[in-house]
Amino acid sequence: MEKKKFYISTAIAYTSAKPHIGNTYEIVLADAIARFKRLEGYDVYFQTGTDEHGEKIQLKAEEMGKEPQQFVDDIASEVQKIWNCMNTSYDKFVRTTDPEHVKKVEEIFERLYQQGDIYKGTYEGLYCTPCESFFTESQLVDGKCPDCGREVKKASEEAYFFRLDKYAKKLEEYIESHPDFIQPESRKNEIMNNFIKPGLQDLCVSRTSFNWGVPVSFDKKHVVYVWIDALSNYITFLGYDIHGNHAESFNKYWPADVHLIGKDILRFHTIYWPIMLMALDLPLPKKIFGHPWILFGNDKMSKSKGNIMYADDLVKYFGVDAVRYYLLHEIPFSSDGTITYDLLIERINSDLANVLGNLVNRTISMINKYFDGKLSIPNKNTSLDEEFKNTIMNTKEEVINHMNELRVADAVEAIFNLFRRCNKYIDETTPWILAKDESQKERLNDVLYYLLEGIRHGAVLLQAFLPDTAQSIFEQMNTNNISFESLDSFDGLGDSIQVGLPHPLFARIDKEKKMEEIAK
RNA sequence: CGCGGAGUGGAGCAGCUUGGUAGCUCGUCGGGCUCAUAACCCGAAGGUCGUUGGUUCAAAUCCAGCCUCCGCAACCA
Repeated sequence: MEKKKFYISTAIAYTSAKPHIGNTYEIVLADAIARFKRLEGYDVYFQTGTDEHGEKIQLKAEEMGKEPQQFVDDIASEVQKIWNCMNTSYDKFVRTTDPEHVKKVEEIFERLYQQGDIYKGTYEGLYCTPCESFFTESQLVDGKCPDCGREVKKASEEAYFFRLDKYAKKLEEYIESHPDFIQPESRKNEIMNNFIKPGLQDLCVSRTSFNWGVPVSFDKKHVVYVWIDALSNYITFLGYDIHGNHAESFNKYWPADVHLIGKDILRFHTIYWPIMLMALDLPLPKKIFGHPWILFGNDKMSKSKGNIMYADDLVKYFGVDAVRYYLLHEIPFSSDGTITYDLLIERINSDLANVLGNLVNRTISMINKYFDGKLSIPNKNTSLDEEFKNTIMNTKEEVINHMNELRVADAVEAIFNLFRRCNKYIDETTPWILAKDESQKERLNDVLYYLLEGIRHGAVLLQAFLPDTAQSIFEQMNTNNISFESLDSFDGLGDSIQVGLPHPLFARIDKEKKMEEIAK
């Protein structure tokens, strides 16, 4: 049977600076979803990358005395380094300066122009002459240029525009008839009420004030402004062809199942992108999920506040799975989350070291101590075992349900509740007492077997979220029965088990010492 | 009157759609246990669910007003 496909993308990161932990959140979230879908048996395509054109990049490169291409090469490799250090399993890393992409963007632009969706007009806005930039009313600070603080004046510039009103009605109907299209729902209301219902203004899609971008092929003093360039990455790199000779991968994976994006760019993905696709006569993505942001304490992370956390630093101090755990478990579904060192260390100690790490450690230790690491399949069970088993077996369903709604934090919580249940089972069955009574040997074997199997179930599910940790658990258990299907039964360890030696999954962290280390 | 979201024990959140003993994790306190990473298990304290009024036999949950915080308000990604 052919596998069902699943295409998930992150937004492409803008290469003006190294991404911080907030930016990194998105790729980790997408990674957990992608890994989970693979575990479920989907044929997953997971795309991420960088958005490398635009005025800001041109200026930054000039400032540093670099060629723009050199500048974006450097940042793009830094982005990849960070994505990799988070152990993310993307299938393709795309860059908008890729010549193939550039060519396709040119073609798309031409096509839209030819069919009358794009027309030449005049962009009018508030212009700051020294900064050579346009600003909107809302961007101004005290009515003045936000960069230099000088007066702005009305000015106009020749530009190409995308006709949106032609598709507005269709878009509105689409959103109304597909309640899951925009998630979370509050965002949908925001988009509908603020933009679509009041009527869409045509979108400016070219610029003449800078040249670091995709040129408009029939009017060389213009470059394609960000939207058409950046958004189309979702199809160009899949092998979209303007003449309809799409690559196989395009036919297979498009439309995307989930575009995972920050809530700040929701507008572009729920209005401009669908309309572009309509104009190209392509199906729309199934879901746009605008995830929340991570705040440092109560503040937005920003350079000027000096409160930026970077993923690679955090990984260095705490380990990759600890950071993944925090991002995946602590950030709410639809409201902004918080990160501080205090909170991070608390979670590591209480959830990862105490609940999970210690559980695995004590279990493996007992099996070694009482049976030299060997167990065999139980042939009796008590009502307590039955109840324990049911709780464990239900977890899979619970996790699937949460993941289908992209409730990643709830899915992780369900897995940890399973581990908590395992700890409780140990107290209920008191193996150390059974061990003192030779006649209870069989019961002791059974208890430890069920316990180990409970942990295995948790670890199988955990693979999507903390892949290294799950792997390490499997190694200590010495099993390679780690498939999703293996969760359908409760004797997945086989008849003769020989576990390995215990070693701690997560060390408890001494907060003071760790903070000193970080302060250095 | 621009649009929308939020306000729940010390902290972070769930519950509100489909009214009916206020739940989870962390923290605190007490107890148990000793297989284990001073970890684990049990129990307790702690909340008039922002505020005022309304509907109802009954409201955190529905309705209205008010207060506070936050997001969006169109071309900065």
